[in-house]
Formats: sequence, C-alpha cells, structure tokens
Amino acid sequence: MSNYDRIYAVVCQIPYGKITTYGLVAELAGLPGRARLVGYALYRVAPDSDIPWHRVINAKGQVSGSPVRHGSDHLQRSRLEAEGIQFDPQGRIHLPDYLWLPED
DNA sequence: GCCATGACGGAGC
DNA sequence: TGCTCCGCCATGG
Repeated sequence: MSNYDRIYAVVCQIPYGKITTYGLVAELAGLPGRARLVGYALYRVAPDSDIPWHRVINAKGQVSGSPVRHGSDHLQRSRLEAEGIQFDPQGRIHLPDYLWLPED
C-alpha cells in the first residue's frame, strides 16, 4: 500500500457533481502538505482510468493540467461542466459551492 | 547517487 | 488581484 494508492482511494470517493482540491486530497490520504504528490499521482493516471481525476483541482479553484499533455485540461473542464459545475468567465470555479467534504 | 523538474499551497510584495 | 519565492518529495536523466 503506497501513498499513491491512498490518494487514488480518496479521489474515487468524490461523488458526482462535487470537486476537491489537491491539498484536501493529500490531507485525507494522510499526506498533509504534500499536495504536489497528489498532482504527481494524478499526472501518472491515464485519462481513461476509472479514477475521477477530473474532480480534483487546485486551491485557486482553477483547472490545471500540463500543457504538454494532449488537451487533458480541456477534457477535465468538459467533464466538470457535464456534471453541472459552472465556470466563471475567467475559467475558475466557486469552490464553496462544489467542494466535497467527507462528512457529506 | 546527484540534479532538475513538476496536475500544488501558502506567505510575502 | 496577480506574480514570485520557498518548502515538500517522487520521478527521470
């Protein structure tokens, strides 16, 4: 059981229509302050994976993504919009409205 | 084994 | 509000 396995496990718990941040995922996975590892873990996940990686964004409420990857960032935004999540004109999300909490 | 890098976060300006 | 710098640590050359 590696840290990545815990990260994936947490991401899989995110319900439909909800999102969370890298830092929160890291904390729930038992890796407080290791947000970068979460990003790195999701970076290694295939876009067609069964893991809802698209529901994880940064603390700024903005969709990230490596420019080098083939439009994975666009794919993420599309999937989020498909789940009813609204984006601001600047491409940002109002976190408090969609942020997932384990208590829910 | 060392060095540079990166889907981040937070503090400082 | 937006940009820069630093800390964190796994991965790849």
